[in-house]
Amino acid sequence: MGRQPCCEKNGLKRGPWTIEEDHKLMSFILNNGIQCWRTVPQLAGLLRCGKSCRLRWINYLRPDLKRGALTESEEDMIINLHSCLGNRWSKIAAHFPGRTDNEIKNHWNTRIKKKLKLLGLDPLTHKPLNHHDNCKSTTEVLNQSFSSTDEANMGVNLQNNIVFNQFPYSQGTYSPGLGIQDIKLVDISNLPTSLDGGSVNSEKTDFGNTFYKGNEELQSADYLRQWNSNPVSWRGYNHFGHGFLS
DNA sequence: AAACGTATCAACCGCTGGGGT
DNA sequence: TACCCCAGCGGTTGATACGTT
Repeated sequence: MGRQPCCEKNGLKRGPWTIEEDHKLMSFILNNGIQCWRTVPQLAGLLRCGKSCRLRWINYLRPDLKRGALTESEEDMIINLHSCLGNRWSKIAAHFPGRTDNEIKNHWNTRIKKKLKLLGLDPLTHKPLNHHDNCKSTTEVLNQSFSSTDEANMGVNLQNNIVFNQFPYSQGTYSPGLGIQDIKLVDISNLPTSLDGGSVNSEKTDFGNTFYKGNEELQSADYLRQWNSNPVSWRGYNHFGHGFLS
């Protein structure tokens, strides 16, 4: 006898969740808590498997989720943690209250990896790449021309000569036409980290857990109750469109 | 304006480890 | 000890948004 499947595949819905489904799941969990994910869809009246419900809750519906883009300081911290922990996303996410492992994993794969490569660093080892690896050396990186997207990823700006030091592994200046100059790689073992309060300078763009209903900011003690009766909106959160944002 | 390419991220899949029996 | 069930994890996929030509 083989293992019982987590759910019957036939007749179950897959793909993006609707507002109605979200509301059903949210209401059910807030009223009943979570005992067994396998039973949640049936009890909540959802045509989803328990696994899908669990994922939706953890990655999207949990009221303590932090909304908005990851800040520079969070990104720095991810890089530092990744150099110690590797791809253990859940361990890394544990250092970021309100952030999910999925979110951090996606951010790493789509942005940080590129950023490291552009600066001639191996995203796996966090060490400078060399010719034997068929990758750009630091010198090649310095001499290449950058697109605006590259520059955005690296924290530099085409219009101005700026010092870029947000990025913890390298420091230098960038000038239009001249490229990056005076770059130096920073020994990460000696870097102050976000963990010990010595983070690099960064803009604090933090949407945090601020909830709105109309123009009224809700206190944290109220938002679960408010959601249950009428979904509230998060600042900076527009996935559901205007219809959802009351 | 249309076509195409690229980036993003929500959601899925398969595997693993822990707890219960 | 062996087996089963489940939650959790990390890798991958695919739909969509966005940018470029």
